[in-house]
Order: sequence, then C-alpha cells, then structure tokens
Amino acid sequence: MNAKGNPSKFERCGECACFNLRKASRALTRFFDKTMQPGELRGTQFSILVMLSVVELETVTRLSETLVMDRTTLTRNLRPLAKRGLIHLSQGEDKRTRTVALTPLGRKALADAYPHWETAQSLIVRRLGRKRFQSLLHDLSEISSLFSGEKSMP
Amino acid sequence: MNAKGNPSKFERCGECACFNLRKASRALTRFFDKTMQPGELRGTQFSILVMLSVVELETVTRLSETLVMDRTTLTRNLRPLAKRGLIHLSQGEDKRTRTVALTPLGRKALADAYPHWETAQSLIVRRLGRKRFQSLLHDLSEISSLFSGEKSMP
DNA sequence: CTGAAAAGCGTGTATATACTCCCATTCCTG
DNA sequence: CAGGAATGGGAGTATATACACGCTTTTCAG
Repeated sequence: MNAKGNPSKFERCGECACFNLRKASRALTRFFDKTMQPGELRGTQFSILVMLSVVELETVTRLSETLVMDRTTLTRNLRPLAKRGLIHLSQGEDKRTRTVALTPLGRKALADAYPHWETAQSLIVRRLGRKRFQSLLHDLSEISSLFSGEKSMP
Repeated sequence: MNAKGNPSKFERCGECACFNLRKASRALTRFFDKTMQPGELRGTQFSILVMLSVVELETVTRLSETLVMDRTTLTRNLRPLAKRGLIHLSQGEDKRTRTVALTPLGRKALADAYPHWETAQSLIVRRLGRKRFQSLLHDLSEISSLFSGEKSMP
C-alpha cells in the first residue's frame, strides 16, 4: 500500500534480496566499526589482516578472489593499511604480480583488535542464537558462492 | 590453520558475521546490478525509487531512517537520481527540511526497471528456495532492527 | 625465436557509505 | 519575546565498491 491506501505495483519489492541484504550489511557494519573502534581497525580491514595472517603471502588477485572482492577494490582497500605500515607490498617472482604480507606492526594491530572483534561477534551470535546464526552463515555462504568462485576463510 | 599448518589464533574469524554479510552483499549487489543494467537503475537506486513511490513525499531524514541509511549517505545517493531528473527536491513547509518526490520520469524509470528486478529477485528466491529465503529475510530484518530504528518496506 | 594472446595490476571515474563539523531554522524556556 | 537548545540538512573527509581502460610481463603457437 502507498500513502494514499492504493495497492502499490511494487508490493513485492519490500522483499528485495539485494535491498534487505545491503540494509542489514549497513547496520551490522556500523555496529562492528563502532565496537571495534578502540582497536583502530574497521571490520573490513580486520578481515583483510586476518586473511593475510592465514595465507601469509599472497598476490593481490588471489587475495581478492578469496575475499570475493573485486581486485581493484582490494587494491584501494590495501592503501590505508599500507600507509599505516600494517602490510607490505612487494614485487613477486613473476614481475607482473605484487605480493601482500603482514608486517610485525600489522600483526600487533590484529592482535590488539581481536578482543574487540570478539565482543562484537559474540553479541550478534548471542542475539540470533547459535543455531540461527549458523543457518544464516550457511545462507550467506550460498549467496556468495552462487555469484562468484567461493573460497573459505580459515 | 595457516599456510604453515599451525593452528591460527584467528580460527573463529572465518565466522565473522560482518565479513560474511558484506561478502554476500558484494556478490549479490554485483548480480543485481548486472541483471538490472538494461533498466538503467542500480539496485540501490531502484530501492530508493520504490520507497519514494510508497511514501509519495518525504523529508531526507525520515527517508534515511526508513532505509536504515545514514542521512548524509542518502543525500549523496539522491544526487545521481536528481541529476537524471528522476526525483525532485524541494523546500518543505518547515524551511529546515527538504522533501523528496518522484518525478514522472522517475516513475517511468521505475516501471522500466521493474521487470529486470523481477528477473533477479526470482532467480535468487528460486535458488535458495522459498522457505530458506523467508528465513533469511527474517534474520536480516532482525539484524537491521538490532542496530537501528527499523521500519518496513511496503 | 617472434609476435600475438593472456595474465596481473593500477588508474580514472562513479556510486555507496558514514563520521565530524557547521549553518539555518524552529522550538522552548525563562 | 529573546536567546539558547534542538532539529534538519549540507560539505569535508575517508573508506568501500566495481567497471572500463591501458600498461607491463609472461606464455605460447607457429
């Protein structure tokens, strides 16, 4: 229904998968960023550093595939991390590639941020309940893999 | 486990709600934007126009609350729509406010985009199955409302 | 071996997102 | 009713996202 009480042509758009996913993403991102603020890492930056702590040394393209993120997006996301000295970019053996690696400073930032991440993550899991949270993760993973070459985190 | 086979301190970060939600959001947004491209509206823009077709006339702040979007974000998101003449911004009775309304051109763009939205939406619902999709919507709605003043679409 | 195809990356451009300030208007208290 | 508080809103700044394009290096067919 619209403001005049007429039936809307767009009733079903309230169920838009993209809109509702983005909306939840905005809300949750704000929450994580706020909660993790004392650790001085945004949620996205934390995830990138975590991934780097797992893969150790990786090219930009391979890392972007793992993160299901456009390569050029990752390039830009790496910038603030490099500027702060949390990661190091260097030319790979294949001179076309650039490899990304955590610096000691990056490891420290990650360790410092971890407890704050834990706080945020725990709260959302507790709110949804373990079972529903797992089911949500499963659905999200399916959506990611439907539209990309999915790879998994640790 | 990391590349050296050592247990990682960050095992649990693979379940990060924020990361997984954003990842799915990226993937689904790409899919919607591509599928809806012939209609010349991005997913986000489509959602804003749909909302405007429902509320008819709204201030920027109230609209941003409905969309669970920062007011300043909405201000910027409205810009390309106004530039294309799809919406009209005018001073409200309360001279502090600006009201947003669809133009005839905006209604046409919305109508043109609708079938393409339908295509994208149908595919994702079919892939997940009606039941799982509903459950996903419910979880996303809960996340949105946990961290904002939730209002619902049509 | 040479030259075209392919792979890996960065930049330009545009949208999306939100926080911090700051300005205009309205509201409300004394 | 005067003046400070509250509200609505934009601009500055910074991150996040991705497409189109072009550059460099590698690969591979002939």
